[in-house]
Amino acid sequence: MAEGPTITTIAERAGVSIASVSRVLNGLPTRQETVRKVMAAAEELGYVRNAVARSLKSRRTHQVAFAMADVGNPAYLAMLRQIQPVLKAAGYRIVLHSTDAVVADEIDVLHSLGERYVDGLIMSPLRVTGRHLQMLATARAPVVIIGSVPEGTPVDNVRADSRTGVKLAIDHLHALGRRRIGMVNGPPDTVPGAARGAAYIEALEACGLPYDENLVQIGDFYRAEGGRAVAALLDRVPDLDALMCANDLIALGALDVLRAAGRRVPQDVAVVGMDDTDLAAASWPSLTSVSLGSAERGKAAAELLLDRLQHGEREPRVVTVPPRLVVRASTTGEEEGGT
Amino acid sequence: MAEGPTITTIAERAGVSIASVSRVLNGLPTRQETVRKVMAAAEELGYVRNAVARSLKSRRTHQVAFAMADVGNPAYLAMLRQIQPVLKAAGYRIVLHSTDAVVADEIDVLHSLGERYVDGLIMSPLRVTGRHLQMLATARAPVVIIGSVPEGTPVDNVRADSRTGVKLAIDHLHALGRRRIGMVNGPPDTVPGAARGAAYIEALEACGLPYDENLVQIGDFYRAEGGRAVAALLDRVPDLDALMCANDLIALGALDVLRAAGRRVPQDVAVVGMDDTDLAAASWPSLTSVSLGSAERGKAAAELLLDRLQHGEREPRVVTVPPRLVVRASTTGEEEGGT
DNA sequence: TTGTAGGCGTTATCAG
DNA sequence: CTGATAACGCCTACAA
Repeated sequence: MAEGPTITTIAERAGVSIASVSRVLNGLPTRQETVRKVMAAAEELGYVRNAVARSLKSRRTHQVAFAMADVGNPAYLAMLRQIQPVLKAAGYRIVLHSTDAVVADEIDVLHSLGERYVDGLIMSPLRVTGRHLQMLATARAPVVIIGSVPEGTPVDNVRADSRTGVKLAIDHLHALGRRRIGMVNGPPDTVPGAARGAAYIEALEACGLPYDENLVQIGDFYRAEGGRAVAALLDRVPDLDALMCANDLIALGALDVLRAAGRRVPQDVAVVGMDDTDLAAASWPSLTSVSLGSAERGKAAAELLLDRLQHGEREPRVVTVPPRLVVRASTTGEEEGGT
Repeated sequence: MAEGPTITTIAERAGVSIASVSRVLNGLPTRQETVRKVMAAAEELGYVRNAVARSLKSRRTHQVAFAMADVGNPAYLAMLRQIQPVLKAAGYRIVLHSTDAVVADEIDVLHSLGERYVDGLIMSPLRVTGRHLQMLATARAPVVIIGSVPEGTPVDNVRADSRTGVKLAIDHLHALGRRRIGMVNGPPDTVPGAARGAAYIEALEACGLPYDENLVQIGDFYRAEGGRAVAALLDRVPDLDALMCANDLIALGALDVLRAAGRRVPQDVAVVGMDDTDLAAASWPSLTSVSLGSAERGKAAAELLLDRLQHGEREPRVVTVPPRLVVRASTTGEEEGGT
């Protein structure tokens, strides 16, 4: 933990000016002799360049922030897993923010861009409020939003297509002969909550199934809350034969509660989750789940941000990642073996 | 994305000196009138203080790095989940590094402390090599290691007690009447690999069970590798009746392979994992697992680092977190219902 | 090719 | 109480 050497220290040691040291360190044309002396001094002193000073001068931090709603949700992790290598390869560090989907915290993160400790931000908000849009419009660094923002918002935008995703799931359940399909959703004031709720109604109608509002239960995007919501739903509609869950955590809660209630999955009640997280493959029974392409969305977001960082101003872009239904035992009863 | 205002901008606008602006912004005693003018100007301009310049001056970045081996392993996530709020509450941001347990990458991270972009580091290396120790001895910022380092290494150290943990598991299996207990371990040149391998032998002897090296199979700490290792082990020792797996991912791989091989869990083969991750509770059958206190270790690490950052030099500390056996269906056959 | 000097935005010292 | 002014460590004209 010794005092770190600076270019001044090196300059003294090598008997040259700090300008020469800087030049050598940055590979600018310099006399061989000088290069040798500087390198030798730097080596002996164990010099490492100071990133902070460099940032102040260059106005670039080589850091990018990623703001996730919930560190406990594997869907965000899947994004992070893809974001990480893309940014790292381009020489960026990742600063992690966990907002717990609290709007004030998200606004804080947006506001803190003004502190200029990062060159850009990838954010995945659950709600997009007026304040969000206002902050986004005046953000002091490029932002990529994973989730949907209104047209005209001056940020790059990576979207999932949960509408089609829900339709894939409902069609699948319908094809399996299910007719009383319940929906366990997260808060309707969240972007995914609203989209998935609307998509459910739409998909039912497309199948020719009647929409019964008793079949819809609002909870939250966590396992315990999901379980509670399912319990309430079962209570009200004992004869339902399938559950569309707005994410995998809710679906796990559903499995908990159904098991406790003695309902067999999928014989009595088929269950579908969303996000196709690692948990879906590990659960019992394994969970049919709609992949919304978390990994792909993370990768796309990182690439959009990099492009923006490297090429500066341009029109905002929108990338939409298509969903995919991953069928497992919770709807078909067939556990896959092997790896 | 307008040019950001600086204290100079504010000073001009308010008609005072930059020194006064700085004072007001830092809450130092100032005349009311001046305060008012400065605040008004700052408000109008949407001023946000520049973190980089502030860091250069104060030699504090208010950032802490967390270097995890594997973003895909929920055990590290559990740590992160605890580290995050502790550091955030103290005003620190988290910079995330994923090293994939590659020694060179970990050394890089240690080396990069010299760049002074963080005030400290929490690292959880799988291996601790000579180079690690060498870098730790000369690290340019406080480091907390999650994992075991030799006595005398000048860093704070949070340890799991996998020796006791393995013993808990073996005792449990022995008490259930299992006598041919296999071990699926990660690489023996890793700290946990070595510790758990030795603990297995020790625990067997403590139970009065003979040690048979055929019962030990080396793989790696991932699901697919774990599965392959189990397959090899089953091939060689068809009559084993229990598996001690060195982490939960390996155990999941074991479940995959056992299912494919038509062995019932736990009737034919009981399975125990380690780390007690979310996956253990979600898997089928749910997984008995030894909790090594990932969450507690993360919390302890964050607190040690904070203490060090706030109080400066002091003797290195060692915190050891006790293990806990979490019994589930993969050894007893009884699925818990409910949440 | 090399050195001197100014500035990136803040904080802090020291006279007024 | 306030205003110059000097750092913090680095980069980069500009001049020698």
